[in-house]
Amino acid sequence: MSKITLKEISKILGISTSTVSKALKNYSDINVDTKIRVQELAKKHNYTPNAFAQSLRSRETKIIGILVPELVHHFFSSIIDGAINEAEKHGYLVIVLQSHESYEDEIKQLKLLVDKNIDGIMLSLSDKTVKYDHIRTIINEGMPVVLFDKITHLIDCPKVIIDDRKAAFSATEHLIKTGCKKIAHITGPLKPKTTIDRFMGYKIALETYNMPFNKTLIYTSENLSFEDGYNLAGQIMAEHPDIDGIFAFIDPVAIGVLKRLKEDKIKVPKQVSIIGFSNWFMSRTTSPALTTIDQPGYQIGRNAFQLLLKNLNHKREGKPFTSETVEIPTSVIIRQSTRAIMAPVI
Amino acid sequence: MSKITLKEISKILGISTSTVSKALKNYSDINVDTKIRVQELAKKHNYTPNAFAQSLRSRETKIIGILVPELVHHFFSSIIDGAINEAEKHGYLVIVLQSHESYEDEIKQLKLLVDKNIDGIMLSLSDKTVKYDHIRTIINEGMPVVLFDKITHLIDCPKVIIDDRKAAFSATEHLIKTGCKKIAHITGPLKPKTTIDRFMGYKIALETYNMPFNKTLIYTSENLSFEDGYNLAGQIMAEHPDIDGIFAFIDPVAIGVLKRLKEDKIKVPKQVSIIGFSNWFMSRTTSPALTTIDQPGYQIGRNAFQLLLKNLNHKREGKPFTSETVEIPTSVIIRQSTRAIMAPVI
DNA sequence: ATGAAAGCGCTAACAC
DNA sequence: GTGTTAGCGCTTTCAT
Repeated sequence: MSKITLKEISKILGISTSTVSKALKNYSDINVDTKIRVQELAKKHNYTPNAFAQSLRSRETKIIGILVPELVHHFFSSIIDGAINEAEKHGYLVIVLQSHESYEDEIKQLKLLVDKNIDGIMLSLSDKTVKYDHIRTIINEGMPVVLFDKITHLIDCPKVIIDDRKAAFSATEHLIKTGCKKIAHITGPLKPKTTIDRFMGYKIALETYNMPFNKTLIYTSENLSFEDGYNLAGQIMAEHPDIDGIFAFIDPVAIGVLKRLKEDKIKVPKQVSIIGFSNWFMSRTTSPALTTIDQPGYQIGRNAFQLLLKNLNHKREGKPFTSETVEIPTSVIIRQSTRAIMAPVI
Repeated sequence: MSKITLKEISKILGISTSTVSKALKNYSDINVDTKIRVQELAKKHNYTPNAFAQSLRSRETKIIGILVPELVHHFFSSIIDGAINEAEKHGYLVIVLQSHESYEDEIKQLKLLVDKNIDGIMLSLSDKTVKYDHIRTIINEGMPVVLFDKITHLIDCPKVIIDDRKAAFSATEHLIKTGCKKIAHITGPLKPKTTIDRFMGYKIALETYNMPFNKTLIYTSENLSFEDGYNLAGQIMAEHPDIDGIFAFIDPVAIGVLKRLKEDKIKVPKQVSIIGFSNWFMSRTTSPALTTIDQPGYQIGRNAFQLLLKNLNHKREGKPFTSETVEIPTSVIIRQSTRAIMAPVI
């Protein structure tokens, strides 16, 4: 019981395929009776148009691709969630691909998508990517592309970002406002823009509040892992026993820190406050629950698709692509790993 | 600079499209010189075949769909990770869709996939799904389908599962072997097979070790959330202060329990041992780290794709579908929320 | 060794 | 109102 085609319907009804096609689309120049007969028969046989044939003509697949560094990651899977749901509302399906933080894979995966003639691409750059010609080429060939989260301003296209610098500023500011005097920062791998932005946010916050910046208070986590946080916490407290605040690049690192401090009987937040970044699911399950920065992944995905859709439509209408940048606001999620904000002295 | 077509190449070279097509595919009956000329020109112009046209002829998209209840979930995103990577190896792309645990959505999403003429479907049932005709219909119409994790034996197709009963047995057994005498079980929503299987595993383990089964030790978490675990832990300890072991349906619930017991100054594992299920990322970050059951999501995804591929090939060759069931072994991940196994008394 | 032609299913311009 | 026809790009059979 394979699918019925337009041709078969037309044969059964003794009319032409074009009439059937038009009848199904409710064209105004088709006799109402004919329309009804066609539509009823189509329904009866569960007619659905052949997507290949439609695509071959329309040059559209109603499929888009999304390429992220890693799928198994709360932040990215939230983004994909948002993108898929928004896409579905507009009749688009989403192919998901991963670059595994590899430049070569990024190129390879993009090629797969382009070759499949999908309608557009949502992309978060791998940390290794420092050249962008592979992406520019795709855009120049007419493929709508939207960058999100891991972006570069060196590509001219729509972008959805959070302001890492601003967010890191807020995180550091929160530590300062809750009374921390000596704050360490655990940063990430050198290259990516996010690393630099978060570091800058930390630094600027210190400056803004007239606190000394001390290079030895910067620690680097290469893997951004729970284990890294655990180990670095030991090192930090050994080298700077008077630390009273730690701003970690990302939640798992912060949670590693938390665990180590607890094991070393260092009170959190009484002696040392900890703030993370990303609001991973688990951050609210720790004891004490982790204060962190919320990066609304779902919204990023949603917005990124909306920008893509705009250009999908522009392309259809022959208009040039837009290249606006949307910033999604972050917020400090205050939990128990930092102290209460002190009432200002009046 | 849009894409070059076979026809254009043939025109440039003054030969026919069929020759070009064959030359590109290295057919043996094409003159070597011609082949070289064609292949070089194709390379020069970056020729890639039009996927629609190919699909229209071959009836294949080289795209499969995967439908899961929720994407933002460590277990399911691991499965998808495995599926995507395995699919890519074999030249397939993967469309990801979610049913959000809704029967209606499951039907709707499956229809989207079928209408797109994708080659096959990997499916994990929603908890609400209790009728299976929508899936049987799809299979009967010739679509290769593989079920994984949330499955039913009432559908005849390949399946990849873990044995929840066996796993739950091991979990309970581990508690027993580490000296627990009165073990509570936090179960999940009533209907799904996994709930029943894990409950049965718990019950059978008690029987096997000659421990009394007590109905009042069964607690239900409707949302399987961290908060549920937190609240139920309070209730459990109030109603049964002499409990010394808790087997929770899933890690977040177990972690909620952990947090509550800690707040109530109940020592884990000294007074109460806790074992979770699923080995979520965060379970190794708690203090004490959570003992749990590892469900290897990546492998499930991989295996499910492999089974699908088998039937994709069977379909192409006109052979009937297979319907084997593959069981992926689970294991107890021993951490600090349960006591050390006691040496047997000799 | 090469090419002509048909056809996959659908759409739309154009004719009647 | 309805039908004819051409064509989207590719593959494959069958002639030559």
